[in-house]
Amino acid sequence: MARRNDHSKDELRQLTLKAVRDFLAIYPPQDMSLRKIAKLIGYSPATIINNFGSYGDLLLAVNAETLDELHALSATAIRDESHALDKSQALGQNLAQVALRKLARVYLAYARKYPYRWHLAFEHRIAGQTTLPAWQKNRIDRLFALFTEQLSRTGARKSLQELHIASRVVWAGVHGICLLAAGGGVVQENNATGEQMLDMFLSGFLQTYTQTTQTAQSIMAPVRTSIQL
Amino acid sequence: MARRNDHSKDELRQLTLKAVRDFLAIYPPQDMSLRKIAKLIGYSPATIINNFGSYGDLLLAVNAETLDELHALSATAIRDESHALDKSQALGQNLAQVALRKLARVYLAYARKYPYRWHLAFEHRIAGQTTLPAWQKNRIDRLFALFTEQLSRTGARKSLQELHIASRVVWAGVHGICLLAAGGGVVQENNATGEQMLDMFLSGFLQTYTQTTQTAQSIMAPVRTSIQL
DNA sequence: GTTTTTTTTAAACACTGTTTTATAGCGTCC
DNA sequence: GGACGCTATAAAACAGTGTTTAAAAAAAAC
Repeated sequence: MARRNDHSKDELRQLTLKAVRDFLAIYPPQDMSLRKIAKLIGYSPATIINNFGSYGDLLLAVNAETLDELHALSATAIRDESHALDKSQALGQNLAQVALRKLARVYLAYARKYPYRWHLAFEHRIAGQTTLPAWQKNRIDRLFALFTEQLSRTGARKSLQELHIASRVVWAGVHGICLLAAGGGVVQENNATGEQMLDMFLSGFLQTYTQTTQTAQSIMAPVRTSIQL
Repeated sequence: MARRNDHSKDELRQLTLKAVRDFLAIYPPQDMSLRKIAKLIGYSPATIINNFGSYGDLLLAVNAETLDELHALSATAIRDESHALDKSQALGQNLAQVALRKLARVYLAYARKYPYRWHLAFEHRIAGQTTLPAWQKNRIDRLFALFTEQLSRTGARKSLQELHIASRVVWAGVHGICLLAAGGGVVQENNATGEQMLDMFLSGFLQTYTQTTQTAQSIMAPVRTSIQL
């Protein structure tokens, strides 16, 4: 009931985050609770709340770590393809496609290795918090940017708007496939591996994307009115 | 504290399910609780548990309704394309592609109109229940089957395995795009509409899918070893 | 050495889903 | 019609949750 000075404020933050990470390495998020984490680190629940603001904010901090880690792994994985000087245009285009495939593989590998933390980062909604803070949105945008960057290097002549849309489409496809492949959720696929699905998706999409020009694309896929249910 | 005979067992089930539906039309799942629903229908929490087994089972029943509704809307939307006699092969292929686009639109429209129920159906995991019951898995499979059926009618010469994978890829892409477009979750897209993303995704994927033969596809996208993080 | 500030927690609070226990009403049998 | 059993219902108890409040102890400041 008094100050202990066992750990500094920052040490305690790291201690708490590590406890959450360790917990989510074994048990799903729904089994986790503020009180269990508190017991794990040997502090009271109120101490954690004092340091993070709320239980929801703690989860948000964990998600920030997750997104940072995923981004770092992605950036490292495509460093070679990204930093290579494009000696020829054809080579650069190939490197970009290789990079996109690597990005997808890192995504899948991460979702498989840390399924609970991965799920939490992309599913969790802070109770009562309608919009997530800017620093979290920036982390998501940074992930999208990796896709945008490589798509712009494929050599496909597209408008900025089409490039933007394409990066979202690729991310959404990769994410949806990881949901199926990493399992744990409601939908789960057993007869097709994540690698097979990613390959078919990227091969199919990129082939058309790099072949069709801006105009042809627009003709091919005119914007239709939305469906009324 | 005694029997009231206001409603039959089945009437009470329907009453409860409607209360949940109405609640989720306004408030997100995390704001819902067994006790609130009980108060809404004028019964005690224990009565609901007696009828459904647990709160988790009630959510599962709601999700079953959601999946049924989504399936029915999908099947209706593509009835014309599905039941039309393929007078020419080219026409049949076109109809299949139109059907796939309609399927995607229905998905998007549903996710937009009933975001909370849609989220719950695809995100919810019953606490302590590692695998969901067979009758729920069947409903998911039935949704996949709609995609498989139309893909098989595109005229593309593919093995059964490739057809299976392709249906998962298309579903995953549509689902991921709906996650982005319907918003509410962690990731959210504002600068691109769901229709634009769906069009680009389906146009891109289907063009390659219907052009490349089985063998060419296999050469194009060899199975690679998975990435170790 | 006294005062102030900071850190920590115990206890209280308002919730949650679930189990137990009691009871009021219904149908059935005599 | 009255006694019985069965069934539906709910109140209360229980163990858990995140959060707030209030108090106390240790460190820091003077």
